[in-house]
Amino acid sequence: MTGLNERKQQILHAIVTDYIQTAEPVGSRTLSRHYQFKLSAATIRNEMADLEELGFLTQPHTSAGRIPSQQGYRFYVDTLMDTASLTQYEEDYLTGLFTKVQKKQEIDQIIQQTARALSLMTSYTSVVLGPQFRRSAFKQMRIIPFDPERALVVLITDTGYIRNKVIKLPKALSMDELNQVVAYLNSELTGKTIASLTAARLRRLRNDLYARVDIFNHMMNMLEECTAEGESRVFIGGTSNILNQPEFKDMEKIKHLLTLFEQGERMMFMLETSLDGVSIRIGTENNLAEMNDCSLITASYLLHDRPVGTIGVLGPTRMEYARVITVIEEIASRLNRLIEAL
Amino acid sequence: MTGLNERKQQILHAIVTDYIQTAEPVGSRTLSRHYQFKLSAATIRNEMADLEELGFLTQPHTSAGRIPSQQGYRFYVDTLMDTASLTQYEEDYLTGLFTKVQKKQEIDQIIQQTARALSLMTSYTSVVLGPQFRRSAFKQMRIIPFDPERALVVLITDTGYIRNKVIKLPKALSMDELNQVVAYLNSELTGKTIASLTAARLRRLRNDLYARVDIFNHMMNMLEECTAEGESRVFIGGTSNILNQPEFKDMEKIKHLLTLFEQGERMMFMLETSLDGVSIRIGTENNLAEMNDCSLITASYLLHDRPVGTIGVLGPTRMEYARVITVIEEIASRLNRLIEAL
DNA sequence: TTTAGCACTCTCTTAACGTGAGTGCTAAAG
DNA sequence: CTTTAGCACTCACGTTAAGAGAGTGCTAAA
Repeated sequence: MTGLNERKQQILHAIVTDYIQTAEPVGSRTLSRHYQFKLSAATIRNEMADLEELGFLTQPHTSAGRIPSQQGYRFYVDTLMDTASLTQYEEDYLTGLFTKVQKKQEIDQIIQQTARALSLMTSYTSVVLGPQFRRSAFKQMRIIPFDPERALVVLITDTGYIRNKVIKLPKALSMDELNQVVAYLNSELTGKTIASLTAARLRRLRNDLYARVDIFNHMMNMLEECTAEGESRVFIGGTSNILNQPEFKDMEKIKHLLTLFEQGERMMFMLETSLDGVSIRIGTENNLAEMNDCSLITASYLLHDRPVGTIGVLGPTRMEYARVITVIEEIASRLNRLIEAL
Repeated sequence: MTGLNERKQQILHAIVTDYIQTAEPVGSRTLSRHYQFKLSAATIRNEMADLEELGFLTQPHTSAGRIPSQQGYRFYVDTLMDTASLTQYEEDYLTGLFTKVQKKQEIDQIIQQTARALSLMTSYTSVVLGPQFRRSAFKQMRIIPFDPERALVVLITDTGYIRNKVIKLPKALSMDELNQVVAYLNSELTGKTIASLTAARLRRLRNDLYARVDIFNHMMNMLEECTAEGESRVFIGGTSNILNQPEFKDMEKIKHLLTLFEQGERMMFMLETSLDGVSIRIGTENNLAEMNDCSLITASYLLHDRPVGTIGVLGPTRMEYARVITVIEEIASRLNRLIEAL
């Protein structure tokens, strides 16, 4: 039913790319002059009227040019858009960045640098979701007493994510017993993802360790805390970039967006639902009122073929889709390689 | 020389408080009506002219009311301001928050929650500097091998700050040797602050461990990384609050501020230079062009009488100084108690 | 089916004009 | 000498009006 003939598609393509560049409604004149259709403005006008009726274009007001509608953008990214490529300089920049970042093996820093690079290269706002603890697999647990009453529990996941928690030690617990508990937990949990720590399994563990229930409780608290959604590991970069977009000259919109950025849980939700590969969500497809004028392009990064986190770019619906997609694909793949090597 | 007579001080006080509330230039009429001076508008006008000449007031334009100058605010906070106090509700809110936050002993989370509370209670933007690694004292170091080639080095400071780093293990190193190295480092370093790890002392350590120079290098790298300024542990909350201030209706200013917020190093610099107690820096006193219209109120929080971090509130120069100061003092003292108990 | 022409629409910019709040000055009153 | 009343003056702000410009839809000719 979206049977747009060749010419309509060309015109739509021209309108979208022109509007993405200029942020101005594009009229028939500009179109017939700047793009080499062998058509007059009048003909294009007719086609544009058709495209509007079909829902691909909108008119801000009666006597202005047309701008793409959400549906228009959707059609553009689905079938019209041609792929962009990085300049040599950009490639080099990324190689430099990633070799530098590789040295400081802290996963948080890597993620944060990635966010920075994303916003720097795209001039939009970047949104990055760190490795999700829940999707990571348990690798090892260690306990380090550091004074008579307390000990540090260290949890290492296969995503290079390390989590500590200080716990109070019950008095009547010898070092040996403690180590036994830890050893047991290690043997039981290694390789399991955090998400798979269902209540049932936790109960079973609790049973096995009934003799040491007190210490176990402390450890479990830590695990449960990690399992809980709470952990909002969202990094945002280039916030100020949104202010450069003419569509955000309106204070209110900006305020809404900034407020959204501060709500870790909602950001998580927004990023989490994205599937593998590159996902493009335009305007209302984001299911968030604040994002109705925004598009979000995301890619998840993997560890052992398991998606553990997401990187994304957030801009106005009038976004340089082609360019952003190649940037994000490139960065995601580099990030994948880097994480896999950790 | 700032010999402002009683009446001038009263008038200045009235102008500052009024302007803080309304954000509108305040004229002689409003003053004589709303505040019970037994003076006519004309008299007040004369005094205002004097105050302007003395540098405490400014006129946005010839025929508008007066607004406090930077010097005016300074005089206000130094000698005029009366102290505010928290409502019962606010007290309760804080008690609730801090008992809740105490449970999750992760220092980062505590800090972040503190920032949130600050911005929530003041309606300004909060800026919090986490415990500075450099100012912390070494408590214990542990090493945890977690696969044949790699180990995790854990560093615990007395500020409750825990830092991990994965290092590669040299092949020819037995577990025993490793533990010896760690034991030696522990005995040498416990109690010392990170900042005191001078190059000389590091060299001496290196000497003592000459036989195990390879592993030592790895550990030292970690330490040096921590010593380096790099660690930008700045948390910002309530960014969107600045948009509510009428003085920031100008896009450019906001952009500058947001950009500043993203520059961790500069934020650190801004917060770090503050001394003990509550510090108030008004406008250009911040030594940052972006902050010329802003005031920053900070307090440092202590551990064992040593200042290790800073909490602050950032708003327009037209800030509710009295209120913010009491809020920040209250929160800082609670934070102190909490950290001391860690 | 395409194109040229034309009247029409609507926004945006600029200028002009009151309006109102507030000032500074002067002269009278305390 | 200080305070007050009166008055002319200034300047931002909001409203209105006019004009320019870009673009459209429609009609009629190619």
